[in-house]
Amino acid sequence: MNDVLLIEDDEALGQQVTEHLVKAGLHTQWLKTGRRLQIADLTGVSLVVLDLMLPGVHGLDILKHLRTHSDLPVLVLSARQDSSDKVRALQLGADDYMTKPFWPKELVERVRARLRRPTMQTTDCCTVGDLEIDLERRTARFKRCDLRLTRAEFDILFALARRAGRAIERDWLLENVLDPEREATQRTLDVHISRLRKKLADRELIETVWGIGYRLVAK
Amino acid sequence: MNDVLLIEDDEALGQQVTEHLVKAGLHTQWLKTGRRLQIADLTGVSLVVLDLMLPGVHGLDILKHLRTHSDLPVLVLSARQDSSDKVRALQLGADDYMTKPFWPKELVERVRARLRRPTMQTTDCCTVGDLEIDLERRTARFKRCDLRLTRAEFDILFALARRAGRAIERDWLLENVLDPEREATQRTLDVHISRLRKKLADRELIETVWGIGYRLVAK
DNA sequence: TTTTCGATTTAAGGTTCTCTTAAGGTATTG
DNA sequence: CAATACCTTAAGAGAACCTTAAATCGAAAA
Repeated sequence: MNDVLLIEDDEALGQQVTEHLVKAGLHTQWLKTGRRLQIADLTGVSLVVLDLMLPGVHGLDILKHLRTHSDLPVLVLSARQDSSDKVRALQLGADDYMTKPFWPKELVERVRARLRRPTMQTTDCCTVGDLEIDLERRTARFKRCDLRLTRAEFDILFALARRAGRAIERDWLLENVLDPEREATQRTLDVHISRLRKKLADRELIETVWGIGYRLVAK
Repeated sequence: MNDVLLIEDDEALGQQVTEHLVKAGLHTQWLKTGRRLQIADLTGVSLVVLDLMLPGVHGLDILKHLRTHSDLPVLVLSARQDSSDKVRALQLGADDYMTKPFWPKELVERVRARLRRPTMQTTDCCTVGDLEIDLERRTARFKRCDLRLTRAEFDILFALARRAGRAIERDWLLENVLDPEREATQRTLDVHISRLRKKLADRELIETVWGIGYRLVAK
């Protein structure tokens, strides 16, 4: 019970993730390839962490296989480049999604969060005051009004909302929410925030924390 | 027990850091290269301070090695330029990260903090009498009233509150709380304290300890 | 492939807020 | 009291941030 099955072909990453999960008190099985995954292997498993690996289709096949033969929650890892992968993974019923590189601690946190909630609860959404965000559908509403957000805008808003009330550092957003490869500048973030505020039609919701970053006010 | 292992190739820096650590009462071993690091060397060590050195991968390899063979807390030092190093270091499981140049005192303080707490658990909130500070939210309240503090003001108040009742040296505040790059003067600190007192609407809360510094009274 | 369109980033100029300095004042000590 | 340490205020410099528009990039359509 409460076992985690990790499907990861990268030796180093697998080791690392396993260690963190174990340290967090989670029994962990590590499968270095999902190709021969038997459904029998899933006995006792409560959650699957699946690396999509290469842009190839292997990972997605495994996901499909898992979905058709079980309703275990699946957390998908993937390289950042392919946002299409993300979309497809979510379509196929992945419960959560993380892009590499990521902080193992965050992975653990998400795994835990997923295990905590009574299984088969697929919507990862987040409601703060008048703001409702659904990660899976990638939709956001504010004051009962649908927002049309771009990818970056959505991700930023979600990051702020998930930790509503807390000040989120600019650098953290730049490194984790915006594409780290591109090394976007502070100005880029300014612009996204600016547009978010405009679309929200509310200058107060996202507060500037001078010298630190931003905070989504939680009422 | 409570030994610190320092892995640092720079002669001068190593000397300096060692001195500070020893002066702080911490047994310290200094390894000038991590290349031949044996896991046996880690007996008795409670924390590792690791310099990533050049942009090369050596440091990260050592970190990986440490991570796979132990779960000692690792504090990583690195040159400021590479934010990518930071990401990778944290990915590999570093517990803390400092960029050069840094104040040895701060290093010592962080080492201590890390040694003190058995697990990775940061104390983010701090309540002293009528004063409530939340580091994560970066909010402060006094007598149930929100305070609008600037960054420096907040950091100073938090530093005082965290060690409420004890006298905190002016120099310590200057070196550790205010931006070390700027090398602010005593007058600057005066002004911050002055404004804090005004915003608190309480001249008593922050006491002046003549010739030493300040103390936040704990009732 | 080329075109098109929307998303994202860059650039530039403007705005707001913070930090520091300076200067004159007050408290404390010997 | 003289000397030192500290307080307060105001103002300028500079940092951090915002906004708009234009350029660039990338994915899908033609």
